[in-house]
Amino acid sequence: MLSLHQLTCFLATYEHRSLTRAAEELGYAQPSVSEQVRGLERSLGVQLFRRVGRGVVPTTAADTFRPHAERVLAAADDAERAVASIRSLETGTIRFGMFGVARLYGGADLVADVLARYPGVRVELVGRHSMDVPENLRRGRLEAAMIAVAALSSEGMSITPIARDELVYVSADPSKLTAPVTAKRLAEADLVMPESTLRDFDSGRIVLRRMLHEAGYNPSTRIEVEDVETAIELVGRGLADTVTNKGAALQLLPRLAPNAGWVPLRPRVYDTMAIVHRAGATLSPAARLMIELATQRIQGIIEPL
Amino acid sequence: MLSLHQLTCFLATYEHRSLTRAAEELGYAQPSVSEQVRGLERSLGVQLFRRVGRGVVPTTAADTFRPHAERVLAAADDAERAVASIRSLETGTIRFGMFGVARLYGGADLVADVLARYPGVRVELVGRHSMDVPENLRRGRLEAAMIAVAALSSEGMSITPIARDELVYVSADPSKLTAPVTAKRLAEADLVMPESTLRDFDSGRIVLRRMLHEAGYNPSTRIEVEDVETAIELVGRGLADTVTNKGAALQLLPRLAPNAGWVPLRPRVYDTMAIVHRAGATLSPAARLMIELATQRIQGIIEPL
DNA sequence: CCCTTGCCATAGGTGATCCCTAGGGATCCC
DNA sequence: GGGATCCCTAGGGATCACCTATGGCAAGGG
Repeated sequence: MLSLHQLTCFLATYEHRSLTRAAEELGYAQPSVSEQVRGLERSLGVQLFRRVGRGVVPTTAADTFRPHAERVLAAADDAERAVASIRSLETGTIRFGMFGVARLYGGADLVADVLARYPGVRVELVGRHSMDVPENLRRGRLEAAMIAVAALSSEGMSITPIARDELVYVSADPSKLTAPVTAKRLAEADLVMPESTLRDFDSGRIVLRRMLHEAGYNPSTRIEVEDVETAIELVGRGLADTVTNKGAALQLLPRLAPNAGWVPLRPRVYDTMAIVHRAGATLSPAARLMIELATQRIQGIIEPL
Repeated sequence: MLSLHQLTCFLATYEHRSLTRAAEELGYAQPSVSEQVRGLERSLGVQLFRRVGRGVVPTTAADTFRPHAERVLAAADDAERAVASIRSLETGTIRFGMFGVARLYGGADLVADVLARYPGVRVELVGRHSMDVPENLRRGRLEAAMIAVAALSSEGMSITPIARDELVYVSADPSKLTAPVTAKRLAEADLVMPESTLRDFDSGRIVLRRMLHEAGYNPSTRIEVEDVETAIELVGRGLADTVTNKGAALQLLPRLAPNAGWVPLRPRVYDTMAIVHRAGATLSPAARLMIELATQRIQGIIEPL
């Protein structure tokens, strides 16, 4: 079996026309280099040097082999350098999950933050257009993600809360926005709610359901839609009201439902934004970077914990 | 230290998304592949796979690393193939020494012979335009050579005679060609002789001197020139006579001295053509090929031994 | 011509590495 | 929950890489 070490020894020997000087250059004893070269000759089935009195003389086989050997070592060097530049975040791809409302907080600005600090990297925000962040997390295809969680524990997952996001009542009807909304009024309202694919993780509805239950009501939604934006748009058209994260409301209302407004719930209800990754995993520098930047952004928008 | 073995294991694992299947493909036990991959990760300082329950998942670092790893292995493969094709004489350079008059017998035709049998090889006939074949042989820069030798033993050299070449007297004066030339007449003649740089090996003059000494004469040459061709040309112009190998005379006279002819010496004197290489060396296939073909050619021209 | 010097090969020993088998823990599917 | 799958760890044997010490051979200088 060919080895890079053999090639290194071969090239040093070829250049110096001497095993002794090659060994000096490489920092080995002379017999070690001799052994490597002999092993290479054996595995190639060709004599590379004629041992002649003082010094060694490359054969034509060695002449032919040398450029190939150099190419192999150059390629190996390249490979190592490529990885080194990943390690120092000079290049490579950073993939990070942002699911549910979290994705509203980590848009183009977050990507821009990363690119500003590390111009060479590619960034993928998984979850922006795909619904399977938790699945990817669980299966290990994604290293870490930021999501809104209801329960602060989930099997095999390490969940680090970083901010809380109040849930608010959103309506296009100003008369409904005069006072905080109680559980009673909430239960009576016509609501449009986004349906999140993964119940275990997305928390808005779980938290809300708990609040209603505690007050003796059952949640009833009139409309189910895929994502928050659609819900907000429907509110803007006056077709229903909704409950959503305050951060999302602040961000989406001006754009999607300028005529709508919001009031807090009574009692106040909070959603928790958290960093989630597999328990026990040590995170890569890339993941740590994304977590740090995403956390900064989120905590700038909503209430830090 | 990076190793090709690690890269092989990495790629198999990457493709199968499984250490077990990679091990199967490579014919190892699973822990062995696992160890190689772990070693690679350690030496690169980067995690390449996330171990997640069943199976392993490549990280983005692995995605980046993979094409580089493939290039390294491809280059290594190339290198091995290049050598294999040398070994089977499909390609590579064959370098062979032909010194003194021997070079007259191994010209374009010999090269053509080799190229016909092995279209991919390069051929170098050292000595055609350089005078240091014996030096190169002694220093090991040349593996083998065909030369005309006087003594059949030389320190550290293995000398295999393959043919004998009669020395003949060459003149443009027909009156001198009526009978074999004796030592007496030789000693009286105006001779032009090629001066070979290496006396130990080139034999024509040594043999000749011995013949004269035995008859009680001293050799005296009127003109010394560098090579045989020049000597023959001078004979053609009638400026002197010469003594040279019969093979050389047959080959050169029609071209360089059409008006000249030759007669044998009396007693007859022979030069010996031989294959020379370092004693105790095992010859490469390329060298053996050259020896075989050169021998065939020579024995077709002059008298085999 | 011998003697020194330079260089490669061999010998023998030590620690690391390669690769195995056996068994434990996690996950997935039924 | 139980079986199957797949990874990891542990531990042991063979091999390999590297060392120092030494011998042989060629080159070069008194």
